[in-house]
Amino acid sequence: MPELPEVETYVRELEPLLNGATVAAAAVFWPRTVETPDPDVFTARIVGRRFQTFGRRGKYMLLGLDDGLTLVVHLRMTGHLRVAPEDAIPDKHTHVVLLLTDGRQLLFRDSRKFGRMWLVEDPSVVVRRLGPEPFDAAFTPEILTAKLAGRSAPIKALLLDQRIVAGVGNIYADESLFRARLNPTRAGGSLTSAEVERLHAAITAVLMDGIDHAGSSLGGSEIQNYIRPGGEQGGFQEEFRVFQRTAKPCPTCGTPIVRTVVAQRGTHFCPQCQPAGIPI
DNA sequence: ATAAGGCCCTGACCGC
DNA sequence: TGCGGTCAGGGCCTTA
Repeated sequence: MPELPEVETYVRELEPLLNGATVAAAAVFWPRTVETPDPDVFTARIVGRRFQTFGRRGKYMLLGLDDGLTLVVHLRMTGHLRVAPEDAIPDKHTHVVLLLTDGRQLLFRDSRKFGRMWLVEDPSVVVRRLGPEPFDAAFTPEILTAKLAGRSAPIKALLLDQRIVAGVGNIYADESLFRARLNPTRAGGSLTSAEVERLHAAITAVLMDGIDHAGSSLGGSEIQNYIRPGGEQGGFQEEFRVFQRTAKPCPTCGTPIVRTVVAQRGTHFCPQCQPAGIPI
């Protein structure tokens, strides 16, 4: 599940691999993967372009090309970008191939086909709905308080809403709420200012930890897992305190971690450290 | 305006 | 071993 730390790792590791590389040929095997423009226009426009800048906004990768166009990539659930050698044979999960002039290939693989690409002049059009970047000075406890004010939806659901803060997904939402000692079902607007401050600090700390460990790989098969551009896994799954630790002891108090469903999403928390309702 | 539910997809997993 | 059914879930869209 690529979230902000995984996407940040992708961007950092793609830069040394792709900076200056030129696209020699392009092929789109699953048309829906390319949101815009039409696949034939996409391939025509990207051939001959050189990768020049490497950025990120929320969970979107922003790969800038030498003519000012930006290749925007969202991996969604199971998407991967892989820099593969010349002789690599694309499998059935490979939906876009960019052949580079040095013979290497940039492969977009995605077993569930949820991932998307855009080739656009102005990437802000793609990411215009996103809330503040978690590490930006504009993301303050006060801003978070304002965005949660009056909201009755569970705080877990609001953390997954990219308009509140960009880049948090299911893993880092659960880990943030645990570190902030907040029950996932608490109404967003019910958080006290002290609780919002804890949550704000927890979000930034968890995301930084995730980046420091090169993201989270969840195990399971290679095609469903988060795999870095060179093929390595991340390491943050070793640091999970609640996510996918159902019935295992809470690292703080030893109480078995509980899994529930909040906002149609699997949700993990410690019932002792993250009690329902507003603690006295 | 917000909240909730459906949709896209298919590998993994479960029960028989 | 094989088969059908269910689950997972980010972002967007529709509905209330």
